[in-house]
Amino acid sequence: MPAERPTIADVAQRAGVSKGLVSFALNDKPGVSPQTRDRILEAARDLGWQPSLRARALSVNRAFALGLVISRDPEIITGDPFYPSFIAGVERELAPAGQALVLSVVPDEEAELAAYRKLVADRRVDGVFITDLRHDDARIELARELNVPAVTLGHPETPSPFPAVSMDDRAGIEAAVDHLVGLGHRHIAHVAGPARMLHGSRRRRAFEDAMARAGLPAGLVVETEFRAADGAHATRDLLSRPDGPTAIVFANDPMAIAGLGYAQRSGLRVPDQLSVTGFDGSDVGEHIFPALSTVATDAVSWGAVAARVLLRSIAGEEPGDTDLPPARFVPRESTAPPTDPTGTPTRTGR
Amino acid sequence: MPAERPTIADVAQRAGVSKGLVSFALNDKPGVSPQTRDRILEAARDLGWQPSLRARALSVNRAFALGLVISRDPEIITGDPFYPSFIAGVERELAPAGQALVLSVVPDEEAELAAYRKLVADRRVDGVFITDLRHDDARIELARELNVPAVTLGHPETPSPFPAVSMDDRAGIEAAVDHLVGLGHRHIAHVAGPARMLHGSRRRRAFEDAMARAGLPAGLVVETEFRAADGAHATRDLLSRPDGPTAIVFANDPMAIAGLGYAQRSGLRVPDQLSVTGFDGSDVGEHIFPALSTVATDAVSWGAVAARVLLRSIAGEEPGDTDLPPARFVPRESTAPPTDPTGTPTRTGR
DNA sequence: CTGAAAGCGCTTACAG
DNA sequence: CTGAAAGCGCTTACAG
Repeated sequence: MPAERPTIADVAQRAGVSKGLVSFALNDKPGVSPQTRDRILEAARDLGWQPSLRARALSVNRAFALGLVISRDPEIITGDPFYPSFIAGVERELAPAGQALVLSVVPDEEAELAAYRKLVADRRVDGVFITDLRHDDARIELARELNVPAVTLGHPETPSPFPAVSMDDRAGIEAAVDHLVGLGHRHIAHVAGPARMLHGSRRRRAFEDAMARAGLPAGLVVETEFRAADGAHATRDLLSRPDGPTAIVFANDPMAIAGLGYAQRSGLRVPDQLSVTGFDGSDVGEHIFPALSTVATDAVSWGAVAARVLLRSIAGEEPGDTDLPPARFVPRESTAPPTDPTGTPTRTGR
Repeated sequence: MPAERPTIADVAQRAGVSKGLVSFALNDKPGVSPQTRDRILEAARDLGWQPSLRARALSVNRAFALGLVISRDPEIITGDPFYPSFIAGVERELAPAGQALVLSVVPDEEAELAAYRKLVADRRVDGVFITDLRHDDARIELARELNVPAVTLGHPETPSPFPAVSMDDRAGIEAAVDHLVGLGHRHIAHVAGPARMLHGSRRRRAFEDAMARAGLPAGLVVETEFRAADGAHATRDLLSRPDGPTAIVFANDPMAIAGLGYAQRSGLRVPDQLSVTGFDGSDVGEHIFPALSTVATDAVSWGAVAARVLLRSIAGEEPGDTDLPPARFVPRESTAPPTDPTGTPTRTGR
């Protein structure tokens, strides 16, 4: 247990004023003459006084902290580059503002709701981030009911009283499809995230739309849970079909990397015999061979902006929605024209 | 701002007792008759009373939270599988104990010390994790000076008053080397982490010791900053030497994956012409081709045990040091006998 | 410009 | 077994 620390009373005594005045001086409130103000600040410095956030929190009914609850299969959290970057962005805003981040990691959606409840019941946070939006997301209603400020990453489907900070991921998927079509691919598959997740289904729809615009059928879609292993399995399934694809657009990088690995293991040359694209722009995708063509999202900015918006809405402003620059397609080495220029896959070694 | 909530006074009034008694009943303290206890609990339930953690924190001088500060180059945090798993393990202990995790992510060591100071000055946490130990780690002294309970991951070099939770990583490195030697490799290199980091230099020493035991020279060592890109660069440097290796032991998975990618990009066949091992057992390493042979660490358990130890030392116990089961080498596909059985590298395509 | 006092919502000796 | 009161360390009307 940390040693005795001076309190506001000690400072007041040393400066020869009341506790109230110390508080006013500290918080730059009007009504303190410059001289007394200096005297108070000096006394505080001499004593090494650190105002107690605890006492302050009780008085002003604020936690000075924001809550993030991450609901992820422990298996998937490891490979996913999004949260570490997102959190780095959040912290970049919070630290200078004297706010802290309280993080809750839970295994499933049930525990997730409980975690939000607990966080606000304990008044551990003044606001919460709502990430990985789902269809009919119960967290919107819950946050409203708990009367806690929130910010959503992306627009929920259901009406939401909370500001949304969005990053268009459709454009990136469309660019990936266009790129592949431009290379001559006609059999392009999509390995999607779970349909219950908004970004899972939205990326899928973006894929389908882009295919339709190119006049191509978009029937080759496999739905997954976003796990790396799912990427390998989906690739196996797709490649075993008679109408197998010459290119696969994956909904995230870990699956794309695993799919690419599966293809190589089966004896296919990537990108010559199979082109592959990912989503998220993970660092490791840049370094595998062939380097993964992907859709880069700026998760750091997303975190920073979301934090700023949440802070503002806690402060009573009504920030409104924010649209971040859309995710961009980054072609690297894992995409190339199909071997057979007609677009028919040429497979060997299987 | 959340709505009006009942306080202990409301519960006391409804139950017809004093506030003090409500507190006693709530905290299972002796001196409350079963009947009144039930009456109080019922009143609390009727009112939907949630005791204010804030008020409680001020009274008992506790934060009911633990602090983790992660100091990582934003560039590296993304690919590293350790922290997400570690945090998942920590949360597994904290949630049932009613504790929260406050997370601070900082870019460098200077900001790191400031983050610890701030966390305890604000009394945001009752104890802190000290991860990624360095030589002469200033955090040990700082934590002692701040008088805050702490737990270190691994044993610091300098005398430390804090319990250590360690996982032997030497055995895994040694097993990797032994495996490679058994396959017939004689030119084995090591791509190490930064020497200032304890696990960086310890893994390096483990490598050197294992090589010495095998009667092999251990001169091929490149020091890096643990970034994926470093793995590629180190591999390039190593492969360009006249005495280039037939196998490389990397100090983490992201570097190993990047090194593997670099080798492939240069036209080398892995594992035939170059064997590669990683460290950390990341999910993605399992799915690339060839699947990465690696040293698996159980970061989840590490987090859980460290949290438990920290909680105990906050409670005034003196937990003592804990040794977790050592990291195990997991052979997969990225290691094989060298092409030329004499152990001399046979390189083509460069 | 400044002081004295009440209040935030708990816990915890101290009395009975 | 129970009550009344002080205390944790701040903030904030309310008076002067």
